Amino acid sequence: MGIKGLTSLHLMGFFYRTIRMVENGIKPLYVFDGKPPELKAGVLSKRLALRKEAQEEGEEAKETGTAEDVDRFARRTVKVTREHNEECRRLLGLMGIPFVVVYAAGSEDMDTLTFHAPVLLRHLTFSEARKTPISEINLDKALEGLEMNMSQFIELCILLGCDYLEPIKGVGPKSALKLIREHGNLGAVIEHLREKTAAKEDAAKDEDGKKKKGGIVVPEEWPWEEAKKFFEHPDVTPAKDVEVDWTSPDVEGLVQFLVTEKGFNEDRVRKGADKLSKFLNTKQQGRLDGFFTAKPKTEPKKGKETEKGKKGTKRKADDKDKKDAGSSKKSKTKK
DNA sequence: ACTCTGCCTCAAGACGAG
DNA sequence: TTGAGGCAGAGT
DNA sequence: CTCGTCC
Repeated sequence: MGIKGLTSLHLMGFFYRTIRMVENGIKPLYVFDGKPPELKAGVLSKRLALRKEAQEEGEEAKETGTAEDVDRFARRTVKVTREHNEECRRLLGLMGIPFVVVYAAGSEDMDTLTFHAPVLLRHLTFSEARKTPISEINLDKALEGLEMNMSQFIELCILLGCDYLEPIKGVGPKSALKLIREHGNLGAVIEHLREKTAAKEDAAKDEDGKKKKGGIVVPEEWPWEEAKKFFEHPDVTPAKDVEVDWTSPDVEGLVQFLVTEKGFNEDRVRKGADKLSKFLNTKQQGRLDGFFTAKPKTEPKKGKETEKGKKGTKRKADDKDKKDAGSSKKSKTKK
């Protein structure tokens, strides 16, 4: 009716999702991408995977970060306007949830490990729904499994292709690992590759066009050392300069905003606020259990592993050959 | 033996009643 | 729509 | 689990 249509989907998303996380012992820290407004919002959902932070049980309990941008594509083309962002921030403020605005929150996957995140949780986004168990990648174990030190690991990741440098074509997981192992460090690897390339060029000159694109070519401009420094000395704003405290929610403020202004159901809002204050004040003993579906519906092949300290999943170097006759049921139906 | 590219599939909200 | 993972087939 | 509401 008079209610302003279905606005505030974004607020609902933030509100309920945040409560849900808090209930499960996760203290979210929202990271807003301080990018031009145009950047499609949908992309941001990907950032969900960004929440790789260290969510140990009670241990490091304090540090938990979550990058997230809610919006969903509800009713198609839901643009995240500046207003939406501002409202979200306002909401978070009232909820007592900290947030920061950054420029380029980099990566996902491996990169986070190179930034020394002790633990990386992958597939958080869709693991619940699908069979994929949430994988927990432990940095120490990964290093152990790869038998390399942090420096080498970082270099390996750079070789594999990070977000800051062009990947070197022709070098995949296998070669990268092999190269690093053989040469010990990226510098030597690059040198090696360049020599090879140079040799080829000479050959090409003499022979006048043989196999011009022989092998792996390292771009002329490939400042991997800088990239490495960046990984080792991440960025600009030291964690200490960022204030991240989870305070009690401003209940009346929330009511005013969500109920009065946005037409939310007051009971729900208050109920949610209760949960927030309750869990934020309590020593959160919660853990990820319960936040995720811990039971595989049809019991696939492996046990689940929502637990921690399980396996140190190695990165790419572990390929399994899976034959499994082609289940080619591809239908070429296009729309 | 590896790597790359293209194609297909999946999911993107939460909660509660029945 | 978008992005990500999985797979198959081609290319080096 | 499916479905309808929330706003």
